[in-house]
Amino acid sequence: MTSMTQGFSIVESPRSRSWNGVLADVWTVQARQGAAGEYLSSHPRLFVVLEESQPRSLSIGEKPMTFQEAGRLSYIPAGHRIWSHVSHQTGLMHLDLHFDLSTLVARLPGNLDVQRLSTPRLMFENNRVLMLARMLAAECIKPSLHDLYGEGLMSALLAELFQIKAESSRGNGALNAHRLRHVTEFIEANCLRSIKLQELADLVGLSQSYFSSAFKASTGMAPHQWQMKARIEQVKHHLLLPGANLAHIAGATGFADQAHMTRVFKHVVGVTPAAWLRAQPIRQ
DNA sequence: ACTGTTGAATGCGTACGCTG
DNA sequence: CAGCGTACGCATTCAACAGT
Repeated sequence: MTSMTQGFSIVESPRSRSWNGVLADVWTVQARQGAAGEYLSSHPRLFVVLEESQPRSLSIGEKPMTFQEAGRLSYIPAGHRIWSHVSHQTGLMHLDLHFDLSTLVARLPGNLDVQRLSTPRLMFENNRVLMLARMLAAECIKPSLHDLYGEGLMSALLAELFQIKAESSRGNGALNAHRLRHVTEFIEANCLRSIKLQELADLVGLSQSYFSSAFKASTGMAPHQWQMKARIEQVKHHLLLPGANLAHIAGATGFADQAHMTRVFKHVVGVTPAAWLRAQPIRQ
């Protein structure tokens, strides 16, 4: 994102995390009277004011300014320039979510409303999104639970923000609950070694190609993708250990080499392992 | 209608070599 | 060490079909 600001000073350096390919930053800044900013990003983003002592105005293109106050949300599509202006001195804490379009499309094929993605929404209210944003911000400031927690919150926020509806025709071609549990438990227990599709199909007594499509109908993910996701969770765990070395972690988590692990990691998480690690708060 | 199989076409993961 | 490019083989998807 490119920005030009004047009159803002950073009170605390931004706290960043990344979940599901979405980068989350919590900023605490002080703005003096007349402070102004201009922002442009190639990625869509959501701006949430968590705390503010004085409202400030926001404008986009030729549209009139609207006041941004705590608890209000602004969605800015990729490539839209916005301006902000502060009329009175104020302290401000806000959460910025930067969405990677290709990751969103890959995760939600056919479910994203392109019209909704490309329409700016300034200063709207949505209590569900706000509540989820506050919980995500709390995790950025002070991580307390496993990444699964943040991923779940982020998924819920995406579903609400982009109004992603439930699949209407579930059940045709999907695995039953018993088979699905059996297979997913097997994958998670064996994710560090190479699992053949035929092995999984045999496990539930189905043909290879039918099993593959039934698994995807049940989980939204191909069996191999599911295994890669399970492996990446192991990689994240290893990265947080002191003295982490990518080549060593790749070997320990079943990847052929560091290059392979980096590509899969970027595909699943949205950023490379080194970038992900840099975005993690320093742990004691 | 639903569950499952088969086989061909297509897509993607993997291994390896390379660069900075 | 981190990341990119490419070729090959396996995984996945799809259409047509069979059995219940």
